[in-house]
Amino acid sequence: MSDDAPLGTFEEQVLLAILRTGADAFGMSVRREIEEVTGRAVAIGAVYATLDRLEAKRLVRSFRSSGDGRSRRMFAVTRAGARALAASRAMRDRLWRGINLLELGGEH
Amino acid sequence: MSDDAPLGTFEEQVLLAILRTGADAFGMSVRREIEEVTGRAVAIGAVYATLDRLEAKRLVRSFRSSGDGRSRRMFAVTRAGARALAASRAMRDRLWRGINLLELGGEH
DNA sequence: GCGCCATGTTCTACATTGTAGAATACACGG
DNA sequence: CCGTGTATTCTACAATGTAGAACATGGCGC
Repeated sequence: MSDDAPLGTFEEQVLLAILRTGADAFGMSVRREIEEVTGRAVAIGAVYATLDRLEAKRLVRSFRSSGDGRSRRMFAVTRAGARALAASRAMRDRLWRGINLLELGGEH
Repeated sequence: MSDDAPLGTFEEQVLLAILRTGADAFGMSVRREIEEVTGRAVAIGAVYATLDRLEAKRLVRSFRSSGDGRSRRMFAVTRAGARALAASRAMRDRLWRGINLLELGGEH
């Protein structure tokens, strides 16, 4: 379990959405954020399933919000999560280096 | 099948590896390329399975090489494939915009 | 020519990730 | 208290990712 496995596409989106919403990230807000930025509809089940898996891998951690009203399950990205994001980005940058998509010549 | 589904992590890597190796892309060379750039071992079955799926979605096309020696199954990225790559990149850039990983404060 | 080796591809089976939506919980306004 | 909007959990399944064995084929030494 020496988790060097690259992040999945959706895992990365969820991690980034948590960071984008700052200290107030919970299931529904993560969903909203991803939908706004990507323009795609996101099933709420997909979000929680991914959040659970990320927590199992210790890339996020969750806790109950204390606030006056109804308590929510809040999420934060861990250091390991931030590291995984950085690694995932670095690897992709390396793969993209030197690629020029304007070479889509005759390929139908 | 209005395929607006984002590319998977490995699908993107395979597509980029084909572009990187230019006109000479075939299964083994794609594997080699990915291993060199990412530093991770790649199972050959994973490459072909992904290549087959990308072909089914018309993001790559394949053909038998003619050459003197043994014939190979060559691959090329289609226009739709290049478009998918560009879209995938644009979406990720939008998600990353404004993120600063140096904010990994006290989160254990 | 034959057998062996290196290279390349296909196949089978399974693990992980991604998706969908129903079921459930719960505070609040009326 | 009952409906409503928000939030979470659960169940089931589809798509993607992984692993490695099996199979094919051409080059080469002998």
